[in-house]
Amino acid sequence: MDSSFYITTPIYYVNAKPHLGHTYTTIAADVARRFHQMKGEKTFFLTGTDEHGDKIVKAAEAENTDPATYADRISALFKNLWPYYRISYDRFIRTTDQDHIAVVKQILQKIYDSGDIYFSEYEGLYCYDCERFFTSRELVDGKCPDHGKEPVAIKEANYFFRMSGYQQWLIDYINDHPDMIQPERYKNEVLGFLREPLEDLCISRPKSRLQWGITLPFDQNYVTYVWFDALINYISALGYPDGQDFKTFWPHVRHIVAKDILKPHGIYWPTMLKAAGIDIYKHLFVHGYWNVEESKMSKSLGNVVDPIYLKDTYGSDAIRYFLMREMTFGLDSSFSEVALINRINSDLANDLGNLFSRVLAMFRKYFKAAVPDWNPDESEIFGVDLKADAHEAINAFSAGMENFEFHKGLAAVWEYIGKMNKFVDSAAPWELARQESGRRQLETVICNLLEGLRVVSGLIYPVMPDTAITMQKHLGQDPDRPFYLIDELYKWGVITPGTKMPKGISLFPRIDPETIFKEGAENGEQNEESPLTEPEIGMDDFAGIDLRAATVISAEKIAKADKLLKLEVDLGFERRTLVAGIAQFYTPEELTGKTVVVLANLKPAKLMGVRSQGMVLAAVDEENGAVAVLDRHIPPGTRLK
RNA sequence: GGCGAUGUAGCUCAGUCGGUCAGAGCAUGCGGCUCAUAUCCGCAGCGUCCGGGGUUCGAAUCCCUGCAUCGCCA
Repeated sequence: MDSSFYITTPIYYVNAKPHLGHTYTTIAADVARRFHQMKGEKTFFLTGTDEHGDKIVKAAEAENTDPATYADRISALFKNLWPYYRISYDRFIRTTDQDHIAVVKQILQKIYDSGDIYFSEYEGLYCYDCERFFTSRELVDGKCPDHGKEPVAIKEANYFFRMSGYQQWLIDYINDHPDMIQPERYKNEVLGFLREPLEDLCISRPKSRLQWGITLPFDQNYVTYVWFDALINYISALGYPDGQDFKTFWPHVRHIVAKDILKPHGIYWPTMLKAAGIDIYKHLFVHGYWNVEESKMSKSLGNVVDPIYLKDTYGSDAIRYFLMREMTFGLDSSFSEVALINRINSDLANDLGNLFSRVLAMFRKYFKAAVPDWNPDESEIFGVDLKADAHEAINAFSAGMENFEFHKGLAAVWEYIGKMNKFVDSAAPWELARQESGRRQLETVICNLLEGLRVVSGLIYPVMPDTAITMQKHLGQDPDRPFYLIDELYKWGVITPGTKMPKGISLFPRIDPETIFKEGAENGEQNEESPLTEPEIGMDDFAGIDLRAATVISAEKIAKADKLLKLEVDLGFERRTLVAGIAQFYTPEELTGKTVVVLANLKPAKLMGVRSQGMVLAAVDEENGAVAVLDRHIPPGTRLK
């Protein structure tokens, strides 16, 4: 019996902001993890960012910063996004983490010592502008396609991992473990790759070309390159080789990846593990792409694949549901806002939301909101047995979730929801309520429905944790209990007689597409880019912003304005009067004498009758405020760059 | 160019071993209920299962071929 479950997402490369694809992968991992928690297993969920390589160096240069600062910024975009979607990982690993770096060096040394890493010189066509080698096929008229220059034949020596030596071993291993790579189509694709001779993998870059990486332990003049560094995160995160987490979780690992990185995970990674003498991972689950339909609407809206926009517009649970329900794991799916709205309205609002609403409304109406004394053994009435149907749903749900067939798992839950809606119709509680003789039947019908809703709330938990908890609260259950174990869901009659329930609510209001698209069109301009940061600008844009050091000579409150201070500042070449909205956070005395940062070329404006010639920079939100102060003496008027 | 995947109702897709498989959901039309978020329930359609050929008593399901779309590799 597996009592542990280890799930990983790829570590995302920090050359781009998070988009729908990253969000899908990470939600799928979170859903799987929550499901396994419901089975009572110990779980570990790993995600993170991949931060080395020349692309990052270039991206940092473009921003006029260093790779570490750049990587920090983009990595934070990922890390800060996941809480919006209720994704709760155990570790967010970065390839720049010290413990990761140590493990990478350890593995490199181990494989080097065993003789599977060798040094070799080769000659290739190199473009100095691109800083990379080209194969002759890639060239256009013998020239680099990007720069139009003829590349130069140079010799370079690098370290190679003897992957070719593991080709037959890997073929045999995959054939012996047919469920290692799933769905099967991707196993076949890997075996397809392996029909061609496997080449050795170049795993280094000379420091003359790239410094932003992990130095090879056996040669200080080289850093390791791409996959060798990245893949090892799956074990370094667990404290390989001696960490308890490694012992507990590695034997039960499941990797989730999108199909674009099948080759590294299906070929490089198992051969690396084999060469390092580590057990091969248990499962690799490969999913497809979301093809985004760029309708007129979505174009005017900006980027519909922006996870923040989607969450703000539709809510985390609705997006999680849509992504899990709509995609057959392994195949490509198309994403459109129209399809999303259709799913939300039909499945969530009409089927689930309305069922919840109608059952709770009847419950309050007929029983004054206290559960009557009923017999849970009477789960069958009018030819319908909601308990037996629930068991069927739980079984089908579990089977689907276990195999990463999330859409099937959810379909089973919705089949059950459909049965309950039908049951309400056929049992017609409103008829039973009209006659005193129908009282007992009415109790049985409603209480069985309440139990059914409780089961549904438990089953949707992995996909829609917020809604699950809301439902449970409204069913009078302990709001602090994180989730139901699968075993508990099989029980019937958990809601005890006398339980009070608060007023029902609309779990998912219907969405009128007209409203969304109209608002979207109006706000289109503002929504073009992710709210996480403003759109990128170049140095030219920044050059137009004249920031200066300025010494505060005096400050005073502006009468009748709670938030405003009037400041006299010395800009070196002149004195100015400024108005700053920081009166809740600073007294005039506190500011006097400080050297602050002023936007000097801001168009003057009148605030509360005072003409403000510039703006003091401060970080301000609803509750906190802090003025940007220069941390050592600098003459007023000095420009900030 | 090589390898592979896909092509089933208006839309999105299920269809394990070839034999009630021609299906589901959504959308559409009609009818019913009134507890409910104009929701729910019932009924009704609609399809040369990409084209062509073959194997078979019988193929959406196997084989060949053509077309289209999409990947991967080169």
